[in-house]
Amino acid sequence: MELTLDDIARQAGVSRSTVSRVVNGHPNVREHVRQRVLKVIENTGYHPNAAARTLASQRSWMLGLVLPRSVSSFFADPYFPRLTQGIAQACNQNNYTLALFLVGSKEDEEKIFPRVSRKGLLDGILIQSGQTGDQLIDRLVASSIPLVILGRPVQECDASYIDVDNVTGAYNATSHLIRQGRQRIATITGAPGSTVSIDRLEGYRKALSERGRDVDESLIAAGDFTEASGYYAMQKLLDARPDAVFAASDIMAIGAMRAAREAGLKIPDDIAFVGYDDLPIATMVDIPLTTIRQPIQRFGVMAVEVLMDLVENGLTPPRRMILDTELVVRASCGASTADRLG
Amino acid sequence: MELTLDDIARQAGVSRSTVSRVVNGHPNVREHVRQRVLKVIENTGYHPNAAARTLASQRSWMLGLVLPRSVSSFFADPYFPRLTQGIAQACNQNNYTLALFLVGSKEDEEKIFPRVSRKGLLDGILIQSGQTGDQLIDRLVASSIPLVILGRPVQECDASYIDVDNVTGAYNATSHLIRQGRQRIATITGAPGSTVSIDRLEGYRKALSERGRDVDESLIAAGDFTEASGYYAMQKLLDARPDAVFAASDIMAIGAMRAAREAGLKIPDDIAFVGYDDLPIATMVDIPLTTIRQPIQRFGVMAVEVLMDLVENGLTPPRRMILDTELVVRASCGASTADRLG
DNA sequence: GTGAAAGCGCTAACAG
DNA sequence: CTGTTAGCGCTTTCAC
Repeated sequence: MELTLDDIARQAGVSRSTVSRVVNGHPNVREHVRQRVLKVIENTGYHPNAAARTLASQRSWMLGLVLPRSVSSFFADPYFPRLTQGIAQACNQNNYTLALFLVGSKEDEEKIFPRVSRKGLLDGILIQSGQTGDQLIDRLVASSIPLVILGRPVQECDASYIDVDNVTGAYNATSHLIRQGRQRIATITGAPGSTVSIDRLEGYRKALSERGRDVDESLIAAGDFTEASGYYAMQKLLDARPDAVFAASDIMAIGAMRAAREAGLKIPDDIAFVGYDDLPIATMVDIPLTTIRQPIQRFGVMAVEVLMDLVENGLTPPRRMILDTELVVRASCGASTADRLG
Repeated sequence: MELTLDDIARQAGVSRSTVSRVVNGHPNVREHVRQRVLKVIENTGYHPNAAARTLASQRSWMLGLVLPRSVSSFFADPYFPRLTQGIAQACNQNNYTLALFLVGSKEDEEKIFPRVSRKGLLDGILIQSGQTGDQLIDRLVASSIPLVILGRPVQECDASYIDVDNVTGAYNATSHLIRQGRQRIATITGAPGSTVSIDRLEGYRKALSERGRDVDESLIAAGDFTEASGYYAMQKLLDARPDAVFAASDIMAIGAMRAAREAGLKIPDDIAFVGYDDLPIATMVDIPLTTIRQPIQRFGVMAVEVLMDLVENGLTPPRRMILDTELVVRASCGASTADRLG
């Protein structure tokens, strides 16, 4: 059978408590006793039982990452894998284990809720902000488990969240196109109902308005963050004859460029493009993509840190954190890098 | 504080055992008693404590997915996100929770090992087969926890694993190019040292040999499954003047096509391409990619099922499972779909 | 410093 | 069918 604390205690000739102290790095153990115990532990390859430890200490050292149904097309956009990676890394660093919950359907949601809200499994939860109508997030907020929402939640609430400054990012992207002298700047939005989309559209509108330009609604097309949606949105926009497009994600920008190319347009001469994310793929396409860089991995790391703070120091006040973005100029918008300062 | 079994028992006027039976769906509870208990549970929103349950039953209902260092460039290739998704889905379906371990560095490996091998956390482990030199996998095989290796392990061992038939897949890809009348068929391999790469290269060689063709070593270039590596490998291959390329992954094929295009080659007239994976991106590029479809999601699902079998029925004999692939003909190899039958 | 003892909340024989 | 009784393996007072 498996080794227990008692086995180690017996072999080291001390009590169970002492072994526990050694294992958990408590002070108040004489050095030579500590050494003796450590030796036995090493020789035997003992590892404390996780469940027993969790039960006794009421801490599981496990965090949950929940990705709701609405983002479950999900791994279509490399954004989420990268985010997941950042989170996983941060968990590791801090000795937490990461549990991954991909909600694929309504039934999944029902199955997952008790699991994540159940005591004794998770110390805290990271949940991706979704679209209007995502129940899960509200239910989780209602239960009093430490929770950090990834992205501004749709429902205004007093939960903690972390976000990037999407309005400013989109504002900068659009302003850049204006500075390039583009006259008919279109935009392809993300999935309607998500705060990311809403905020990026707002930034787009704001940039135009501030320069005294009317916003032409025929230059706004809805996508859903997939490549295909960018492609189709672009096809629709073609009638409105845009000379520039701000797409709310790199992947959509790439789809849109594909459609533009097929329509015989030259990039960036006939039409310029700016994306959002700065994923690796942005540099790998034929015409490298100008884009808004957001610190995806860092976002994950910060999220974990905020959550750890919540776990360790209580839920109030809710924490808020907004990260900045950065305009990265490449060939797709027809600007040389020097223009970036302009 | 949190509700316990005793609270429910008291409120329902029964013993703790009865509540436990109801919660776990055991028979031997009179129907009206069951109803009464269920009502109390619903009213109170009671959820059993996971740690306590695990401790008492020696089952955590949690599986671990370990992705070793060597595949940790990892989320660069959409293969892994899709695999993860399949696994997560299957876990959900079967009421398991999935813990994700991304090993980013040697230190990560040290931190992760005790966590995954510790009793009471995981019922079983899925671990991606890596390259020669991955210690983790050997250490895990040595510990006696239920384990399924994803992909044929580098070290021959008596562990259970699941794989796709890479030799046959690559053989079919190459044979197809031969049938198209291509004379100088090159290949871009995956990361050397991984069994996937080895097997796909073997399939390539086998197809050529069987047709009595010599294998020209200057037509073999090494990649590492990234887009960039496909691009550079293609640049090196250019000197050898290939008229076809079999790339060991779609992503590398896309990188290779980019390099070919930049070199002024026409696809598929001057040079044909076949990839491997059939990721969504294969259809989204300008010239849709002929490729070997492997059932990635299904692979994940099967892996979970094999692991569950191991968890429930013991480790011996080791389970083995090999999945088939399918040639998908698109424009990049210059064949019409009809040729597929040829 | 160290050990004894009392749980953490649940499952699973075993009686009845 | 239902309740009683032992634990599961660890943490954590509280004495000594």
